[in-house]
Amino acid sequence: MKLRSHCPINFSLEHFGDKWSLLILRDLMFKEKRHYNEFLDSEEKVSTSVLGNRLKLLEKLDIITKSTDDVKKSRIKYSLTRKGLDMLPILIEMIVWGGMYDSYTAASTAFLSEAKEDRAYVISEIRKKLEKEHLMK
Amino acid sequence: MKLRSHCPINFSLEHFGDKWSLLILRDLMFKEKRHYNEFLDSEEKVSTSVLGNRLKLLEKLDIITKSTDDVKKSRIKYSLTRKGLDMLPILIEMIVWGGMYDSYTAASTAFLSEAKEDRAYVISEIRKKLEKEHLMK
DNA sequence: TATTTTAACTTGCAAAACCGAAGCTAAAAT
DNA sequence: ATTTTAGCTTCGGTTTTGCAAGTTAAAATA
Repeated sequence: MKLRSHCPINFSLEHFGDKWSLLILRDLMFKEKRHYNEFLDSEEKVSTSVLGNRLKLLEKLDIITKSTDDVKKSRIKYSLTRKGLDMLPILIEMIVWGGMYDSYTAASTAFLSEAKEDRAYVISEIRKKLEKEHLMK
Repeated sequence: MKLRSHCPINFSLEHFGDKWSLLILRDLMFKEKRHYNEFLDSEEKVSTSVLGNRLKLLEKLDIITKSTDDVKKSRIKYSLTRKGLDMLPILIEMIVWGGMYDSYTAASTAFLSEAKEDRAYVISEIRKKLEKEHLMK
């Protein structure tokens, strides 16, 4: 992977600076989705070809990993890596901004005000949960 | 503008979910750039057609505004709106993430550790400065 | 005064990305 | 033995992107 520059913002953008990648991350972080078909039927209707492509990319960038499902061994489970999990604050800020400027936002006002007033706590709680579900065993 | 969904993350992505828009915002926030030609010679080499297009888009979305330059009245000066300024925390988190995972990052370790340890202060200081330069008069 | 340069775009076209439908493979359920 | 589920890949058409070149109008220079 060749970078256009080593500006940290550009570095981030070259990792997930497209619409679909971040929506997959959102599904992993906030919607408990872990499987291909679950990502497929998101509200935003990603096409299966784009989804396959992005999953592969995110895996290559070490933001997510694949493993076999705990119950059905023929099923593939996607997990966040630590690198992926560390993106949580970015997503939280995007929720806050989007929630603030979209008058029809789907975000609950309860979540939005807690994220604003007690940001560190909200992040650490979500993070704790995600670490348990994605990084353990 | 028709949204794919009212998920706050998707809302944010549909506003600036492409590489170039965020690089323009970065230039406005952290590189003191205010004019077309300054954006043009960024390290990442945006093409003039893309730049023109993005500036127009960001203006339509009320993230930036155009005005005549203070000294030369034939020159156009770009400013952040409050809505654009409110994106600062997102950019900061992207700097932190990019700075953490790029071993050749251009971000100074001083800035990175201050942003991590004293985030609220760093943001409010930058914000204060940007408000003065972009929102006043 | 004539010519060049600066500034901010616009246009045209090729390349890349996207999207929907169809196909493919292996395991699981019926 | 057949159908369904899961996770993809491939195909072709449409849309979006991005580089190069051209445009316009004001300002600086000769």
